[in-house]
Amino acid sequence: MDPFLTQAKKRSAHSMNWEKEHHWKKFKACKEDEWEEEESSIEEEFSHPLPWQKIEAEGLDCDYALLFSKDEADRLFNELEEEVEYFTGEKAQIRVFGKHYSVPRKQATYGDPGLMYSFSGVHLLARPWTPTLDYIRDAVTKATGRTFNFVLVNRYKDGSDHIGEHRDDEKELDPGFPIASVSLGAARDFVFRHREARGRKPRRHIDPVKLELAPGSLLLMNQPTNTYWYHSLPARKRVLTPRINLTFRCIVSQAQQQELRPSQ
DNA sequence: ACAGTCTCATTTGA
DNA sequence: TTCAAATGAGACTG
Repeated sequence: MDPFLTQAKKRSAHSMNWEKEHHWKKFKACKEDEWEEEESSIEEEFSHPLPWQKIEAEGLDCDYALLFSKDEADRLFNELEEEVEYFTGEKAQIRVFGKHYSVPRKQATYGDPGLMYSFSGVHLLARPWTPTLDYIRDAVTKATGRTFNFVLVNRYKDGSDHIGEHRDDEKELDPGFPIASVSLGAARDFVFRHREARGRKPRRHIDPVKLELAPGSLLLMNQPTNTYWYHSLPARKRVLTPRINLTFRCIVSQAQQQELRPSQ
């Protein structure tokens, strides 16, 4: 019998195991003694400030909180399963190192009319907001004070679906905005790696930052996180159920990009 | 031994 | 000019 599983919370048990196994410093998304209190306060309303947890490292600045109760996260997940239409065919393909691949997940984009988001040779036009996506966007606005105009939906059908290391450093992203990541469905591990700690001969040794993204959680990636840190959602074969991730962004038009560009 | 995980190489075109 | 939202190979590990 795994001694960790006798703990009250399986989730924190998993955290401790993982840290022990890999000898890596791992951020604990929820401290055991704070967990019960958080869950019950979230249950009511987010009219009062959320219990944010700061995640910090050199050049990394994130905030993590539980935005939705377990029940509401469940409800929202089911609604999105009905509402969201994912891309198929060539819109579900990207180009990496000159080769085409189908993405190992499903993707959709929603937002204000006309907004477009591009990466790795794929160009995705925003569909109009659905009721549930608009509701979640509203909850994110109340929690952050920012109104996002676009969301990228990633659906991971099970632990074999994943996303590789990358940065969200596209030109069209407003640098003044954080990226707000909402998780629903299965909990999944999430990993940050510093750009100077990658490759054959890393210039520096910087520990990765790992966390588990719980259903109903909100992760804010603030500047300059996406300049220095790559992130990924690695495959986890033991995960058998789907996860939906919503990354809210602020996209600026071509004209606005001109304005933001340092003039000479 | 084996299955899951991790790290590195890839080398074209945006 | 830089460097990659992908996979696959080889190493590690419990």
